[in-house]
Amino acid sequence: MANVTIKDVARAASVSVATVSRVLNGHDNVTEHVRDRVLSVARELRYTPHAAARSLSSRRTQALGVVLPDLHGEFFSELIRGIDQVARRHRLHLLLSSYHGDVEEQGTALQAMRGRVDGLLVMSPYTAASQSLEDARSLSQLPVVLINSQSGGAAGTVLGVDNHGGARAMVEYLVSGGHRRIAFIAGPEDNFDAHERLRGYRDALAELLPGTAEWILRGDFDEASGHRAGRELIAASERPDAVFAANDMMALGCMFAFLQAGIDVPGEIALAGFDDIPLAGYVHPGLSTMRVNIAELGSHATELLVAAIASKEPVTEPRRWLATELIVRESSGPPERRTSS
Amino acid sequence: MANVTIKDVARAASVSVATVSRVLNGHDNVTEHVRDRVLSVARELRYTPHAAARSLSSRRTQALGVVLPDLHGEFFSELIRGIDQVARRHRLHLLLSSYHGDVEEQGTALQAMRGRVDGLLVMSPYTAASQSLEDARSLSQLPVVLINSQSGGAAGTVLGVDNHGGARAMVEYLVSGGHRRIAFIAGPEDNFDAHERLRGYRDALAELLPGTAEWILRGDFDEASGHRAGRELIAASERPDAVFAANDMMALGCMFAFLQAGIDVPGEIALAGFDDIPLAGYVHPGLSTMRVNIAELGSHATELLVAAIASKEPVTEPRRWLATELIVRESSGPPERRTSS
DNA sequence: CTGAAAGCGCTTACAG
DNA sequence: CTGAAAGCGCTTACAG
Repeated sequence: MANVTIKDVARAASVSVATVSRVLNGHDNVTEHVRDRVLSVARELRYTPHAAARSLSSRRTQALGVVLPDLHGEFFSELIRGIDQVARRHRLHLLLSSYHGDVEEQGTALQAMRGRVDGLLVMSPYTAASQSLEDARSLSQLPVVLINSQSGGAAGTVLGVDNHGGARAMVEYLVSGGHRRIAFIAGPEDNFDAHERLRGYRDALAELLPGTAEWILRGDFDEASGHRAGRELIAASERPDAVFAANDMMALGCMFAFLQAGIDVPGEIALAGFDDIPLAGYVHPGLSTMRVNIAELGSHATELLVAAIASKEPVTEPRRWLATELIVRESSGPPERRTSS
Repeated sequence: MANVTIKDVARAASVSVATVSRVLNGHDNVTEHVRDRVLSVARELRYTPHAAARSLSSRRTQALGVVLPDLHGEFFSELIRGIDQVARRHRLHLLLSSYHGDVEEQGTALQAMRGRVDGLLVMSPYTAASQSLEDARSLSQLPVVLINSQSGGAAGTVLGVDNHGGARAMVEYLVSGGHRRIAFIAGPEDNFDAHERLRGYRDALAELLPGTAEWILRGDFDEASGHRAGRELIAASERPDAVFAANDMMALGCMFAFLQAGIDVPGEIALAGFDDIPLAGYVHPGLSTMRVNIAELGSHATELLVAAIASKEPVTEPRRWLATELIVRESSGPPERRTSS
């Protein structure tokens, strides 16, 4: 039983393939009578159009390409959920590709998207990957929206989280709570988000506590590095009165180090993170953090892309930042109200 | 600047399109000299093959369709990660589609896959969806591997977690710990996993504690329903000495209800879940549970599918179950060793 | 309103 | 080893 094609339907309905095509695509220049016949024959034959053939002649795939550095973890899960939400609303498929931090592979993935998708959503947080991205973009000839990436040049919209503003706001909050010796656990050096958060910490410190030395510890966004940083701080001759980690996982690692050492959080040292992962609300004490609405990031980016595809214009949207939200829990001191950055 | 096609490359390299095609597909019946010229011209022109055209004539898409009920949460994140892992090893793309619990949409999604993918990975935990699945499968004419689904008939491989065996093993473990009044918080009624876990609880109870009445509370897999069940149990005239929830989220909800009521876990009531989500290890007391290796489920399913596509035979693999693993933490009583189900 | 035909960009026997 | 040509299954001007 071979696959049934549009020809089979045409033959069975005694019309041309052009007519079948028109009916199936909902064109209105078809007689009611003929339309019904075609539709019922198509159903009877269990006909399903062949997407590749359709794409080839219509030059539309009804799909979006999503190229991410990784798929593991809640961040990507949320991002994909946001993307999926608007994609399905527009009846667009999602072609997913993760390049696992390999810049070469990112280029390959982008190229392989030609003829498969109508536009590209690309996240490239590695500061080094921007060139490859630029190449690939010109290669693919497709509308592109960049997510949380260093602007790779002129073309394409870039959408990201306001990491800089969020980090600044967190430092402001800690300072307003009376903290003065605020240590920062940084993220990976080649990561754009990490970079921006560090910059926010520095700028806020310079502005609010001029003359105070920066206090920066290395980290790489995972819990273990936060734990290490915490132990370093415990061993330091002078301890900070607050620790701000560039993300929640490191903040939690640091928190566990403190708790193991019998240090009271927030009594002796206040603690804050960034992201607001679910765990942040479950641990004890609850972790204060800057909430990033990842799903919204994904859905916004997708909206922009869909618009770009529809307009057929090269995307010239300005860079846009999504606000973060301060979430105050016990780890940073006495409870206060939420505010927005 | 229009997109460059294989014709442009052929012209620029002074060869036929057939030869360009051969070079690009790595066929060996091409002179070294010609090969090099074509390759360098292709690179120079930044040529990228058009996937739809290639798919149409080669009848291969190099892509796998993944149809899931939802994308939200860690389960799907892990599943996709496992799938992606083997897909990338075989250089296969992933077309993702979630039908959000809508059986109609599931059918539509499956149909839309024709001409886009070489095979289908489908998860359909809704017991009612099996008919639609069967329809769609015959429609799509593609190799299918079902994940955690009720066997929809003869065709297609079914791969799933051994929910029944895992639940049995958990009850056995609780009984061996001296517990006799074991309440069970069930999952959604139309969910296949939930169904199997409940069956495991029942079978184990009937076997190990004959004559003991089943003690089943309703739940729907989320934390709130676990919390509700916990409050019900607190209010009961007689309390259980152990509670086994059909998943971790409900177990955690139940745990919070107990802790709020000042009930000692596991002192007064032991508690166990199913899944081993990361939270299970972070809460205090740590939650005993049955670990399900979701990523492995995804990668196994994908291996089977890839094999099915390669063999071109209708898949007739028997139903397969992935073992679960008992993880003992504080919530179930004194620490013991891990064992496998 | 309907059909014949060209064309989308490839791959693959078939000759040579 | 290489090329001309048919064909994959659709869509879309172009006529009528």
